[in-house]
Amino acid sequence: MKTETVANVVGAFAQAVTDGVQAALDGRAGPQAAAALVHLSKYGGEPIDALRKPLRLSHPGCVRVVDRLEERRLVVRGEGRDRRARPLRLTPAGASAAKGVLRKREAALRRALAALTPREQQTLGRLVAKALTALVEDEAHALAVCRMCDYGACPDEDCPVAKALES
Amino acid sequence: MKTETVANVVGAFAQAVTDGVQAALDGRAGPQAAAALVHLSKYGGEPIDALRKPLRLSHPGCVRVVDRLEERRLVVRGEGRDRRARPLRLTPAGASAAKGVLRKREAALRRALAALTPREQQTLGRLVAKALTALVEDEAHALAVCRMCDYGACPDEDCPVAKALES
DNA sequence: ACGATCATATGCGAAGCGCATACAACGGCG
DNA sequence: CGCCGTTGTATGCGCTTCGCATATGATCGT
Repeated sequence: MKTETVANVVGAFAQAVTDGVQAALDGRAGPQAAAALVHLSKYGGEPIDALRKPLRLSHPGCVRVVDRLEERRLVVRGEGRDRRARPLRLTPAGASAAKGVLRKREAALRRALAALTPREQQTLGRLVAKALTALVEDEAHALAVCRMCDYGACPDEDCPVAKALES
Repeated sequence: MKTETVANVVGAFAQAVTDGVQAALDGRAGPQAAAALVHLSKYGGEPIDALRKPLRLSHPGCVRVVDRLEERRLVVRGEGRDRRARPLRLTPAGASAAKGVLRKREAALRRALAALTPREQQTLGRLVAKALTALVEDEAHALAVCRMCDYGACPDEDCPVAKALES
């Protein structure tokens, strides 16, 4: 296979995987809302502005995302010492929704890899991890790339994105 | 690496790749417009409704995408024997724009794989092709997955998506 | 010729986003 | 203490993109 063919096939696979994950997250929640829930399930208590990096959104955009999540009772704007900042926390329903997103995502990813033998999956994981470590540029990029990641499934010592930030 | 870790890392990589490709397509053209250009560069002369499958859009959505492309002089609604159907064709500027999209996409994909040795890239290509062949469900899905593909870089005998449709 | 069907087009409203701006709380400093 | 720049958040406004419902025009079978 020529190099450009490999690149093209990897591009198509990446499309298929992200499309599949998005399609698995049924209806009501847009991609940003789902990513915000997952992010907050890992980094709860952060102010709204912290969502700008993972979601790659303007500040007003983040405010509106949180508005919609709060309206659906998935997120609450809390109170902190600094009364400007509103630490964001998931409600029980929000935590449950975040878990649902992660569960559906993992199911879609498993479907995508189902045709590979366990040994092939290991090889794929090793190669993809190597490529990903080299690809991540800085902390903001890392948060964006991992905005849908399940930290529970990805221990720090295996996380190729965490490795990229050590340098 | 545990199976779920592999799945998670593949998901993050797919995000990083698709994000990187989209970011490489500078500003003015949304993802749908870019995909429509690429699709038409391979399947020119098709009616508007044929865009529904690759773009996963309603018919009115397709009409509006074509409206915008025609306004930018990248596409023309042609005339055929059947005067209901308007075979879509790229203008020279449109063909050039499609080539630009493919060029930028390939550059982004190469960056994503740059850290892998040629041998590793071959292995990755083989594994990804196998997973992709098993993942594609039908023709509509194939067109959607390949909506940004460069057919010139992906000969039929290597295309894992074409293989999926032979069954 | 006429009605069903097919390909395309439009009216309308909703969602999501960014820019510019407004508002409220904090902190330093005279 | 009061002032002012900074910081975190919120809002007004308009733009783009989308789907649903519906409309228009061409074609085909009878």
